[in-house]
Amino acid sequence: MNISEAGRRAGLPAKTIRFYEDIGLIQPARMGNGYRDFSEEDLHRLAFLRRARALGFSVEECRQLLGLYQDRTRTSADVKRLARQHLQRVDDQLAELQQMRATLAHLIQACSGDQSPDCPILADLAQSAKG
Amino acid sequence: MNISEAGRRAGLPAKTIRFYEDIGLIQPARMGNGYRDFSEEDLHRLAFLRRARALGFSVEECRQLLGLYQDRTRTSADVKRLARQHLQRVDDQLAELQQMRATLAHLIQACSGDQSPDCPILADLAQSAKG
DNA sequence: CCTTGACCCTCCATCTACTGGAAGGACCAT
DNA sequence: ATGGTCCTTCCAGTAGATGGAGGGTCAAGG
Repeated sequence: MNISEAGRRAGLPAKTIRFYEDIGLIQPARMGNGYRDFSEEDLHRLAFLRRARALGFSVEECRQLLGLYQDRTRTSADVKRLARQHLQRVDDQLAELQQMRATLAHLIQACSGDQSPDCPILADLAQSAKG
Repeated sequence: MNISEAGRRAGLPAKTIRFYEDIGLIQPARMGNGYRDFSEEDLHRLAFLRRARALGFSVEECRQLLGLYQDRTRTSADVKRLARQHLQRVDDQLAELQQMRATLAHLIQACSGDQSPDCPILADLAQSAKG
């Protein structure tokens, strides 16, 4: 199977698949003419990668997850630990974004948004320069 | 004032301040020996930048915000529009992260985390490869 | 006068996870 | 033979810094 078909079936752009090969996440075979030749196994890994990335795992975590997936001696504890670490990071990001959102929403609400130059948003940004 | 003092007062690393100069966000004067010489105005801008960045505005948006701040003919509507755009992006990111979080938490909760190799997290990641 | 240490400078490389594009080969239909 | 659509590799660029090499500057101490 060539790269565009593999991309279509795995839900990934061809560019991304080549990149994943570059960094060693997959090793598709090659046809006589040098074209990549994707097996069902390759497709499986690609779809696994797509889904793990969609859950926000980093590429290195995806590499570990693929390793665990392939490793018959893994324990679910190993996987759970990785997932918990990631969840913690997601929660940290959420907390930061929510804090940003609250401040932004507050400032926007306070801003009249009219033709006057007076703006509490700019005032707030500048204020910290003084405080 | 030299760069480390400016950094201390503005709450930014010296590296970041040099970077901001590189991309034209500030133009500190130079002393005879080539050292940067920061004015109160420079400090003001740096602190403004730090705070705008902390609210998640991109560097280009920060450039626009600084421009508006300096522009006496601005309207608060201009600023509010920028802030609203940014809030929308923050909300989009929040929605995505919350979706990730829900899925992750669900999978983690379903995983026994023991010595067995059976793991619903890996199963879920692999499943999409089949579905 | 010399050295030591703490600054400062510029320039280049690195990070994440791709994405875009150039230059050229392969293949199929007309 | 020619056009169009695939494929290949390699290089550059994105955002926003951050780390480090290699070297200049300056004040204090001996």
